[in-house]
Amino acid sequence: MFLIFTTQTSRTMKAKATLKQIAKELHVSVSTVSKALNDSPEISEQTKQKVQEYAKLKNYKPNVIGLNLKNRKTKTIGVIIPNILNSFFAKVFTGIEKVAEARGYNVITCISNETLEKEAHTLEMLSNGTIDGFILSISEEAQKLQEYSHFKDVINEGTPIVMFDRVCDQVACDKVIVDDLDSAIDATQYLVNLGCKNIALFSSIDNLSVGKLRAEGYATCLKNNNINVQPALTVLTDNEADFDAQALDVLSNQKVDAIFALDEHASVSAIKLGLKLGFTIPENLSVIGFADGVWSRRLSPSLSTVSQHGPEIGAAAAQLLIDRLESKEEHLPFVTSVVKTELRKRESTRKL
Amino acid sequence: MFLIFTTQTSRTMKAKATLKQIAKELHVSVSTVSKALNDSPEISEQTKQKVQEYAKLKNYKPNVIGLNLKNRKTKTIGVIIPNILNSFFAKVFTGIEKVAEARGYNVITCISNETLEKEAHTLEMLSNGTIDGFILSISEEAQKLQEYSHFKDVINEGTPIVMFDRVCDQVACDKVIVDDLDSAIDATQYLVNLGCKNIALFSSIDNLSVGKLRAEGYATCLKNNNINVQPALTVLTDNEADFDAQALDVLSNQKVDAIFALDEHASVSAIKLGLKLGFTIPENLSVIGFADGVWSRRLSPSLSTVSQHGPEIGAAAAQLLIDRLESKEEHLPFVTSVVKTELRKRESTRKL
DNA sequence: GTTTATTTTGAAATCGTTTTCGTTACAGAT
DNA sequence: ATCTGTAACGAAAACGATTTCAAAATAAAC
Repeated sequence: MFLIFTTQTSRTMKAKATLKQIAKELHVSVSTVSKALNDSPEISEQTKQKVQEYAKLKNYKPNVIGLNLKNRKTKTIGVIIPNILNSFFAKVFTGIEKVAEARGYNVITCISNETLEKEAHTLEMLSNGTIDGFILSISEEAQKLQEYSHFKDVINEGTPIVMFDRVCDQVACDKVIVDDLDSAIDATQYLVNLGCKNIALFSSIDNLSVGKLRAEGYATCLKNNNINVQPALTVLTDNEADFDAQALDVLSNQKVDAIFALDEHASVSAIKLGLKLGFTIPENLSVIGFADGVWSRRLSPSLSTVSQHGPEIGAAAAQLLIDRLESKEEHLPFVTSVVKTELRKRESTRKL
Repeated sequence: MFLIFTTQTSRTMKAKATLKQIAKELHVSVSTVSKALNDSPEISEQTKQKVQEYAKLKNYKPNVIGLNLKNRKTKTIGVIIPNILNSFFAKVFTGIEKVAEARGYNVITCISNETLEKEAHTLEMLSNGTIDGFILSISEEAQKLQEYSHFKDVINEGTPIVMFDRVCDQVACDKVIVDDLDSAIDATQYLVNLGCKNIALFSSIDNLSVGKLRAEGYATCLKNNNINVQPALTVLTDNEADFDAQALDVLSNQKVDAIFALDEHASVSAIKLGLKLGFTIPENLSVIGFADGVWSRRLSPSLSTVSQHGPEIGAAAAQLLIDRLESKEEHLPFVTSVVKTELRKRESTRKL
């Protein structure tokens, strides 16, 4: 699959400077060096200068592991993401990384691949001093099995967790969520206001908490408007293959004038199938989808979306975690932060 | 922007078990506990059992920081990515993460945001014991300024680096690249073989090493076929705004029967502009683009791409780095690994 | 019952840092 | 010359683990 060719060799390995070495060279004690470098007042200006200059010369950088051991913390956050190829999670990640960087924290990232095993394994591997706390979104498998004990264990050991997007009531911790229910209600209402009478519901994530909430919002809105929920117009699956078949069926055989899609795949399929089956968008078919990422703009017609502000979610989660980590207060109450969504009107919906 | 409401409180903070604590409880020495837990033969079966059971009861997990300090390594890789929202990098990351996980390494991820400052800062922050080695792709700014000394410094301190995709000759280290030149030649040749005579070149990444290589491949191929490179058909910019204007100009005013696009943005624009200007794809306009990510399949028509095998690149980089980290050999020669691309023929090109 | 092997256990060093608490030296006061 | 106070520095403990080597306990041999 790939060929390898070698080039020049090397490896200098200049022994890294430590307090001990500097101390020996300068004929002072380790403590003096440490204090001098930390600008302690109990060291004379003379020796401070001498030590600091020598340290700079030798490019001394305090070994973080020694520090970590002493401080019993690492200024590192563990992030567990179900799938980094999902642009929503990638966006959230940028928010986490930005805040972490700004507040002097590193980010260890793991991908759970939507599996419970990898998720639990990661929690286990990192909750032994490697990281100070977690930010995560629950894997599909854990949500399906309703298996949350691994989270509780970690929290009981004293490692705080902040959950985002896919959260669960069973675990007491800080959370950052989108108001999925209200967002779905608002989006559906927008379609109703456009005059749509037969609004289809497309979901390929009916296994996820967020998927269920969005579907609930759809139903609630229709009820608010005295419209009956037509089962024949709803596609609720937990995988893309089933979804494609059912969606094709609904669009071919039912009278539909709008589609509310609950995830990326459903959104794209809605537009592609709609066009293929001869609908003109948005004139006789309006589409709104939950989506993130540049491609909703790149679709033709571009997709009107419920945008979830991924970076803000990540930033809020990181702030929440770091605030807790740095708080003196042991028993800080748990907080659930709600980040508002925004309805981005593009070409797949008519103007009101 | 978001509202916060509080819920129940908690924090148990069960003191974490250490060797010392276990030793005291069991009236043995710390060394005995350590050996017992590591199944050393110099400990009697009796005490082993006793210690191991008690450790399990107390849910003892060895503190990694203590271990790190002793071993002078962390089994952690630092990854610096210019932009995680770029799906190519996201794919590479999955490859890195997978191999790292399999070989027992953690991954600290930072986003350089294409800036030299963040890149250098990250190298500086992590090369003090936090990580054992780096995997990175050079930021746009560093490539533009040809500023590579921060890499050399880190390597001289003894921290190995593996570069991928955007590499530079000036730094001696392991590298994983795509054969950009050959891939571009092959892709262009495919268009020539289709009978295309006026092949446009679209690039919005002419500031990057990989962009230049691809453009070179285009020119080389045309020369091989005794076709003149027409400057009027080439759009070479380093930003998307300039690109859009020039691309529109070329497609409006020149005779074009094919487009070879060197990056995601150029690829999408090629198709959108082509359709808008009345071309039919692929009948009288063929498009091939360097691209990754699901959306090339989702475009209509779907885009024929030069696919770069992101996960394989990441996996190769991680293998290279970990092999070096775990090698006894100090002066391992540097390796450049080339991952082959693949021409994925979809709807934007005619059949041969 | 003493010596010699053999099995078990423990004390101490080590990794790199910070920090507390002494110790030394020297100034000024008496 | 003695005392006191302060400035400057150093020894040692601590963080949590592993590991070497010595010591203790037990078993075997004579």
